[in-house]
Amino acid sequence: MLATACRILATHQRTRPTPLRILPTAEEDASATVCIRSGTGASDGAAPAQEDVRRARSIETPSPCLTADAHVSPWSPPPSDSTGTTTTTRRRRWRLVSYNAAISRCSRAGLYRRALALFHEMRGHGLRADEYTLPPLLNSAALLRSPPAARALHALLLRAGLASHLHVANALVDAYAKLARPAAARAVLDEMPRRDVVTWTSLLTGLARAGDHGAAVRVYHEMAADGVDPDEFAVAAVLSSCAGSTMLDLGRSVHAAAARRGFEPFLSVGNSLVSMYAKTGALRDARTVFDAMPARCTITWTAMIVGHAQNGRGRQSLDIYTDMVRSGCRPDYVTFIGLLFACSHAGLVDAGRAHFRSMVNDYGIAPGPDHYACMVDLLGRAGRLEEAMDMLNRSSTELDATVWKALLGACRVHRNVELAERLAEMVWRLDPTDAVPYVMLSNLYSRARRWGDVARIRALMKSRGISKEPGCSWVGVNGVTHLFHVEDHGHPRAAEIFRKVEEMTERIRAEGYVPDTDWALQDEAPEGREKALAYHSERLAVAFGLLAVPVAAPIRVFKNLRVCGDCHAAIKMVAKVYGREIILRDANCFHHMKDGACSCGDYW
DNA sequence: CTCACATAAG
Repeated sequence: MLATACRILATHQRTRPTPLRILPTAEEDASATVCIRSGTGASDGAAPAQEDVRRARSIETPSPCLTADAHVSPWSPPPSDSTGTTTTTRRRRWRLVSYNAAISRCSRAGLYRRALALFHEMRGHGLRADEYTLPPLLNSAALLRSPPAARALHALLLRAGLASHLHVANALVDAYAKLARPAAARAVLDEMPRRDVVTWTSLLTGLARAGDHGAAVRVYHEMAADGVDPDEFAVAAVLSSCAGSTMLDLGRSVHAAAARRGFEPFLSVGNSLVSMYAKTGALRDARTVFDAMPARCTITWTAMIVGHAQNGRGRQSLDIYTDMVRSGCRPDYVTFIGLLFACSHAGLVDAGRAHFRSMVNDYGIAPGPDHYACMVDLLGRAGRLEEAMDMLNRSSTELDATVWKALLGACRVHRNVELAERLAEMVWRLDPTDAVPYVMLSNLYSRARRWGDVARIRALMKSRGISKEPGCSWVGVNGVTHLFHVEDHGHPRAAEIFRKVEEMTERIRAEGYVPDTDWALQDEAPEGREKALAYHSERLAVAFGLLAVPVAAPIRVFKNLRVCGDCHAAIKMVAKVYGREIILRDANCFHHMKDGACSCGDYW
């Protein structure tokens, strides 16, 4: 504990941040004030917290219970002893509890600045934080996205000797996890004398948030080794990471264990199961779980809508949405992202426009950049670039890079180089380190055979120190993940795999496959380009799948980037020639390939 | 009066 303590204190000493003075925003003050029931005057020094307690409380539970249970509430005057006098220490105790309650209410109501300001005020009255004060404060600091505030509270709790309280330490782990500082969360956890399921779950979600789903899954196993049993929270969290790391087999085993422990009826567990199965391409299992759920919520329905859309079942997504509304469940902001995404992937332009309007008119949801990005994607794919631009021009929402990137994607379909160049400039201005515009531009130039421009973009990327995520594909066999890069000879069975790729190429050529060298990005001679295509990572993974996956089972291949068009055509044909079902999930959606056809309808 | 979960395109 000491090492971390010294470091934190030293940092705090050196930088002397004053983050605890973060004041409530005007809106927070307004929303708090609106809720005050009567025109009681400002609280005096004797009962400083009462007004804030009342505010915070009334925010969450607007009216009647406030007066109804006032006589039993902890902020009523402290009970007097037999002689009718109240000791100073008892009064201080009541004021501390009142402040704690107020801080907790504010934190829960989303008034994070207010919570921190109350703490500041409380200290002004000579009251010290205890083990009840700190967790909601840490939570507020984390949700305000303020690492300095979190570090200051960390320093404070060390000085106050509160670090050994399990709840306080858990809140600290969670705060670092929420702030996407998994290493700091881990350091705190490692120094704790004992950990419970909350500690581990906090770290696990922190890793998941940072995108390290493999590490999250390892933490789940570590928890078991530490002698801590998972509960429904931990199960829901780890299932999400199983989905994130495409570990379907592990997801199934967690499902089985959760069922044995009786966690299946929990809404969050059902929701994460539906999502996990859908995201790993096992739609049938997602449906089975969904049908068996005792209750469903917006998240459940949204997971189903998105899952079907990702698996190329956009029309079914719309049917599910109809059922959702019919069941009385209200769609939210995220539901509409999924719904518009479904329309976009199924090419349902009219339905997409209608749902966009319905979102605003029927549900009063203001469209965000996310919705605009989906609409741009939808209109762009359908060749309505002009309409997409019109829509953006008319919008009053502040648009961000996601929208410009969606438009860039539309340019990819329509090969509109000039517009793409302008958009790339806009994205660069917002985030110079984003590799997406470079890759998009390079692909566009490449398809236009403008090799000079391709080289220029590559040089630009290099000079700016930006690297594109290398493409890779993997396939799971008997619980082991086999990973491949382009022209990768690193696998123990590489020779066999490359022979299989050559066999694949020969057999599909016999069926009429012609390589589409436009997809090759290097400005090489045609033969070289063809060769590079033939050994893309997805083809190596498929070849290995043909060798290692039992004939009756589908071959499930995952790719971190979007599948290349030539590989898409080739693998479709491989599925037909070899009589196999191949499920290829790329960065964008699933491709269920069978009998020479793909669930995406060649539209992705 | 305190801590952990599930849905999101590119």
